[in-house]
Amino acid sequence: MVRASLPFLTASNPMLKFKCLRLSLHPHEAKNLFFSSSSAVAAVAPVVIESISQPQRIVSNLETRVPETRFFPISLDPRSFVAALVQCWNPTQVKQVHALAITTSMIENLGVANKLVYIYAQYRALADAHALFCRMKERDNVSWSVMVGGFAKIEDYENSLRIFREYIRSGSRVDNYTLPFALRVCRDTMSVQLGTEIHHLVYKAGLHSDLFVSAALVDMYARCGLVEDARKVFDKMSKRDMVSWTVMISGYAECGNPDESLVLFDKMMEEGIVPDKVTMVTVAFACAKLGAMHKAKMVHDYISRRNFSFDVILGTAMIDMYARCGSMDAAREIFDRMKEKNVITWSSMISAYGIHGHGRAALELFPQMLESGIRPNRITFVSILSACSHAGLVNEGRQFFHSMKRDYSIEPDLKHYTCMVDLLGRAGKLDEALELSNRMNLEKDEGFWGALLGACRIHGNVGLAEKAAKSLLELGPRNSGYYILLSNIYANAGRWEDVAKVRDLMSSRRLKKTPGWTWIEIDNTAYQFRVGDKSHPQSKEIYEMLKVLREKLELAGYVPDTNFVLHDVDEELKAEFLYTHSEKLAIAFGLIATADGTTIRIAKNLRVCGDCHTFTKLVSAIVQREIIVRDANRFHHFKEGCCSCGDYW
DNA sequence: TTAGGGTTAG
Repeated sequence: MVRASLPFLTASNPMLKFKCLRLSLHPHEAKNLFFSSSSAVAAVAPVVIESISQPQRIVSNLETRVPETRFFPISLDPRSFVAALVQCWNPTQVKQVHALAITTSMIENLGVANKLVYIYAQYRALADAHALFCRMKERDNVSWSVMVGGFAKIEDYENSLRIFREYIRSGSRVDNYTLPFALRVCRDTMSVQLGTEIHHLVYKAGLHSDLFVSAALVDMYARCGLVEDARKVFDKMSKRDMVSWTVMISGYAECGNPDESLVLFDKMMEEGIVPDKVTMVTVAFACAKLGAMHKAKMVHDYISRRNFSFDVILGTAMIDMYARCGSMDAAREIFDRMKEKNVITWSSMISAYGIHGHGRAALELFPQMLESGIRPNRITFVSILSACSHAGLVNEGRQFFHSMKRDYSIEPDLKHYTCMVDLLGRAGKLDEALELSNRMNLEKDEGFWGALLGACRIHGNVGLAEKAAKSLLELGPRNSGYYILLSNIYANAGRWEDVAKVRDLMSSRRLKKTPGWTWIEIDNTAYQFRVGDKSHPQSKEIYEMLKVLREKLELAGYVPDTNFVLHDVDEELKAEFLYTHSEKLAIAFGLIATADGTTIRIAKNLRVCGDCHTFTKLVSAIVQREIIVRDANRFHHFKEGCCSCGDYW
């Protein structure tokens, strides 16, 4: 058997190296054959690629320039080359094996060539992978899969799909490897149309019962926002493994239906599928979205029972979960217990303090993060700035904003400017917010104008509000929330005619106010209330409790703030309407259903209304309960008549 | 010789 090895072995005997290529070697000689891993090789590497068609020249180049060596025998058979590729430490070594494969014609072996393409793709060297792919005389599904997946890996979706289309056109038979790769690209590029076409291919090829293919289909539909289609595929699967389940659970959580995620998780357990860590991360994410404290604790218990370690991803997901379920203590405990923390972990913890209004605690973490050797990224600064905003820490916010670029070379983007406008705007510094806005050279989005409009609402600046609303209604004409916000601002200013105009505009565009709902968990059961809801079996008691509260509150001087009612009805009816807001119903139910002194936790899908905010403050004093409210923006901790948000929200 | 699901923002 002819055995060959790398032509560039030691600096001491160039002739010997050259011979190694063609001579059969004895075992004792083979052990002296080496790979080089020195930096000198890196300088040679481009020569290898440029000279692919002239192997002799490569050899001579390498021989004269490579000084040191690493063991590596290669014999002239495909398996040996593949084994060598697997053991390469860096792209330079891969290129050396590549050069050797060319000089020995081993490159003509499909397995060797495929492996090379794959390894280049692993190193994200897609130009090299593609150059080789183009030269290959023969290709199989592996070659195509690796190229499609390789381009997808470096997020070059255009090329990835181009190769996939070429593959389909080449008439090759699709298989259970190529399709999932392509479906993933559809998912990442939101190409539902192509995804649907591939779905047809799946049927044609009879691959619909393949676990990888169907999981990829479910994932594709769910991430493209077609969760119902995802569910159809999911329901049709004859058997499902943990990954498909996980994909479906995550799909629901992602598309704003975390409730269904948790239902599916229970179903998965019933069917005897054992979830792993990744599933639990997804479930924790769903709990976070939902704010389901009871479920959160169950998830935590399960993770402890299974002895899953809090690695950086699971730990971070749990921090977020507890924080969004309203328990900063539990979130912090996990944070402190985590051995490995990355920038996401720190940012999550900072953001958690932020949404709870603990601005100082959030800022204290920043220097600690630096000390532990973690550099902040742009999201860390969004977390920091929004924490300042929620807590009214104007000076601190300004300082962080300026230090971003100066100390960390992070150019503020629109999100950071939005936080600043929010921070300055809430604090009543609308002029400064506007000045910053004018200085900014970025295209403004809905979030930006929304922050400005929100600030106008707090400070009753109707003129600026109209400007912001104009832009908002252009950017998001279907978002009823903006109309409501503007109409509230007009209502606060007593401009009823304008209120009516906004309302007419809404109805002419056939927009309806997003229905508000409030959710409360009692004894492991979730109850949901809408405005004026009477569907609860204890409805009678709930309304009686509200009546009692109302009498007590009015004695304490509370006057319903009817500006928050959009309907054009008289004051008394407005007050009646306010009293049946979903927040109030949920709180009344919470008071009935739990023992004295128990903390009440509720979650609302929209932002808490001003009247409900005042109401809740007073109730917390009268009944001596802590009431924790999660709204669409942040947490409010009501205690003894005050709210942690300091009435900025 | 090729493969899947997971964490941070308002």
